[in-house]
Amino acid sequence: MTKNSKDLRSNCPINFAVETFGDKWTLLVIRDLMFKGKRHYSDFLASDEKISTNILADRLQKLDDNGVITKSTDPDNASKFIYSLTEKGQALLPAMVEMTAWSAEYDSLTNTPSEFLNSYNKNKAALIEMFKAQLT
Amino acid sequence: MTKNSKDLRSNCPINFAVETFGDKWTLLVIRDLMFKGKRHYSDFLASDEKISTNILADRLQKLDDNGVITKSTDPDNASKFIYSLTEKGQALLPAMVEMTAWSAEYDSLTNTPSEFLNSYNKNKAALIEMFKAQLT
DNA sequence: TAATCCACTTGCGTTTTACAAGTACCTTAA
DNA sequence: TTAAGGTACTTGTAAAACGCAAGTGGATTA
Repeated sequence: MTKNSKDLRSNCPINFAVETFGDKWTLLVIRDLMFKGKRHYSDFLASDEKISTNILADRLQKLDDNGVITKSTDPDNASKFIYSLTEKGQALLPAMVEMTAWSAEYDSLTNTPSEFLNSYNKNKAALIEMFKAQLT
Repeated sequence: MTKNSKDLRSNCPINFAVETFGDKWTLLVIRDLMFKGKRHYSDFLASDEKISTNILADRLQKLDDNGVITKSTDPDNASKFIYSLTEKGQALLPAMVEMTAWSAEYDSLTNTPSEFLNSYNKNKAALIEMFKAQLT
């Protein structure tokens, strides 16, 4: 049961986005999948922001429920699961790129690579295509 | 004291974005300022999602603290305040447009105007410029 | 076959949120 | 001039979400 079938506070698209990833942790999980190649539960736990294990379990479940990620068993190790972005999750890439560019501009301490900003300013569409290619 | 000077969980740009607007309400206030022309406290209270007055007061204060909005007295009515997006707040427009496009694609109930999607698919940069022109 | 790894689950104290009510300042009408 | 109403909050309180630590159960490795 995905969110668009019930319980949304409104039918505004920004509200749909907020209800999907409007909290302190969900976008960080998506970031890890999208830009850092993380795939396993323990990888997400190890990120700099130190997410709690119960919160991580909850967010992975909700992202799965909402069709943003999928969970499958790791063929190399039956006791591990692999989390991946669905097409719906991958489609958040342009929004993630824009958020990154915004933060890079307004947070002086951000660690955004300079190549990112160069590429963003020179050819935004090409930058997005480059990241997209890495996801598939 | 803006957020980039203290207390951030990491220096990741996505984390900076999350710490600025990663909750259930902040993006809705930004949306109201950016796309709905809302300017007064009571306008935000009246939005479909029914924000609580204490939460609204808190979010407006935090957005002001973080330099995303400014608060000024209404020249037409000394008992009213006008809230506006700063340049930093206006710079969230591309990210907001991408989130809107994402929701419009993946939430079948979203009420995104069809002209938005047409324009987004035809010429994204022109769409953003159009909204930008409305903000100034 | 015991120890370790992995992905959680559970308990519990703290923080945040939602809802209702109240307050202080300003404006408008009598 | 004074009372009524508008505006932007603040306060109180119960419920929900969160953060941290510890525990669990199945699969893997030594």
